[in-house]
Amino acid sequence: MSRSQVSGRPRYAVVAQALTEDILSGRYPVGATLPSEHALCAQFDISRHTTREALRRLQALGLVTRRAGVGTQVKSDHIVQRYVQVGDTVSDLYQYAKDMVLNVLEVSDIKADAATAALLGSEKGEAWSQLRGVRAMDGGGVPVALMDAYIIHAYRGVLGDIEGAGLPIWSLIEARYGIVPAEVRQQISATTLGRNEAERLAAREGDPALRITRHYLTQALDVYEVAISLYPAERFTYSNTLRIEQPVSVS
Amino acid sequence: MSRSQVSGRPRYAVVAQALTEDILSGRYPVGATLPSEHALCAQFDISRHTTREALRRLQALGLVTRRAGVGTQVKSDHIVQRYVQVGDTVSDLYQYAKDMVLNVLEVSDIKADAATAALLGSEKGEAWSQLRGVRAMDGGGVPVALMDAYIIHAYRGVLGDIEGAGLPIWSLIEARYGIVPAEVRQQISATTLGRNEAERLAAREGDPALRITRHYLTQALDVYEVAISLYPAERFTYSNTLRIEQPVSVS
DNA sequence: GTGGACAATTTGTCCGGACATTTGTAACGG
DNA sequence: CCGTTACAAATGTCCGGACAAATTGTCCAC
Repeated sequence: MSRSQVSGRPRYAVVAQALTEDILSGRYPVGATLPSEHALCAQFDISRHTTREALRRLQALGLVTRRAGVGTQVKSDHIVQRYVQVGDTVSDLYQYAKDMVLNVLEVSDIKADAATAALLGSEKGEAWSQLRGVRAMDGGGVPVALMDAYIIHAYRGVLGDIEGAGLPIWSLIEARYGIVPAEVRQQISATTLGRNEAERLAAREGDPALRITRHYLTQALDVYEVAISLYPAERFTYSNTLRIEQPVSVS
Repeated sequence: MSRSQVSGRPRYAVVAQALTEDILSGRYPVGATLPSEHALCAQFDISRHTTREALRRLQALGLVTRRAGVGTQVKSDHIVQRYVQVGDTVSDLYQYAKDMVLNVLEVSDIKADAATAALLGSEKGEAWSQLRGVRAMDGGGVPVALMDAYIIHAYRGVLGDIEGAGLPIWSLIEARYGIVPAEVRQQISATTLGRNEAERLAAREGDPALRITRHYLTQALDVYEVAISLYPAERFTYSNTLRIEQPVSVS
C-alpha cells in the first residue's frame, strides 16, 4: 500500500496536486486557512506523515505558509517563477577582468546632507566615506571607468584595501567584515561625459557613456555601500543572464 | 526528549550542522558518499526519521544529492549564494507603464544570413520574423523606445497581437503559446542616435541613448525571440533589484 | 566469457503513536 | 476595562516499524 495502485504515483503527490489545483482555481483563496493536518488525514484517508509530505511540497512551491498554532494558510494563488542570476555569486555584477585595477584619486569623510542622503538612500547626517577612483587595466591602459563610491562609516576600514585592488568594493567588505550584500539595487542609464569626467577618462567631453549606480543593502535593508560608475560607451557593455529557477514539481 | 536538552535546538538541526561542517571542512570531499541513513542513526543515536530530516536540510542547501540504491553523495563543498530577481515574474525586465503601447512600423519575414544569425545566436538560414516598432504612451506622447524584435518562425502568430499591445512580446508569446523564457540574456550599452533613429524617436541625431538587447531562450537553450530596444537617455533608466536567496539555515 | 537471476544495500514511501511548542482565544481576576 | 491565566487547536519534533523501489554487485547456468 505504499503507492496508490491506480496512478502509480506516491500518495503525497496525489494529495499535493489536488490541493495545488484547489489553490490555483481559487477554491482556497489567498489568506484562507487550509484544513488542518488532522482533517486532511481524514479527508484523504492517509497518515499524518503523508499529509505533511504533501504540505511540504506546497510550501516549496511557495503556495502556503505554515505556522505552529495557526495552521496552513494560502500565500499565493499562482506559482511564482523566479529568475536567478547565473553564476555562483554576484560576480556577474562586476565583470572585471583579472588584471583590471582601481586607482584611488581622492578619499574623504563626509556627513550626508539632504541631497547626499537621498542619493544614498540613508539618513541625513549619517557618517560616510567618499571615494573617487579610476578603473583601468593594470600597467596603465586606457581607463575603463570612473567610479564614485560611498562606504558607510562602520566599514571605512576597507579604504586601505582599495588602492590597486582588482575586486569590487563589496567583495573587499565581505573579505574584511564578512558582510554579504543581501540585496543589490541597480540603475543603469545613458548620459554624456562632462568636461571633468572626460579628462579623467581620457575621452572627449560630450561622448556617450553608461552610468551604473548600485546600492548594496544589508539583511535589514540598510544601505552600506553605494557605487556609481561611469563607463565611456565603447569601452564597456553590461551583460547579464537570468535563468528560471527549476520548478519544483508536485510529483 | 523531543528536543536535545543541552542546546534546546532540534536534534536534526544539530546533526545537519555537524554534517554540514564536515562537508565544508572537506572531511567528506565532493563526490564522496556519506554514511547511510542506518549508519547515521547509530552514530548519532537518533531515529531514521530524524536522520532523514537532517539530510533533507543538506539537500536543500545544495550540498548533497540522494538516490535510492546509491546513497547520499556530496555535491558541493560550499554553500552557493544565489541572487534572485525580485518581483513575481520577469516583469521588472520590462517596466512598462500600463498605458505604454507598441506601435508597429514594419514587419517582414527573413531568413537569417550569417550576420543576422550571429546577432540572434541561432543557425544560419533559419526562418524568423522581423518587426520594428515604437513604444510610446497611449494617446501619443513622445516615443520612449525604438524597438527591433526578431521572432522565430514558429511563433510568428503573435505578430497579430503586437499592434497596440502594452505588454512585452515575450509575454504575448507566453499567452498564446504557453512558452515561458527559461533564460534571458541581457546586454546594455550606451550609444548615440543615428539620423534615422532620432527621427523615429522625435529626438536629435547624436543624442545619447541606452541600447538593451535581450535574448529569450527556451528550456533547451534555443533562442526564440530577440528584442533590441533603443531608449533616449533622458526618457528611460533601467533598474533592477537582486535579492539573495534567503539562506536555508540548518537550524 | 556472458547474460540473467538473485541478493544485498540504500533510499523512498507509508503507517501508527507520543509529546513539545506555538498561538489565538476565552475565561478569569484585579 | 485590562492584563493574566488557562485551555484548545494547530504545527513541530521524535520514536518505532514495515514494505517498495532503485541500484549495484555476485553467482550460476549456458
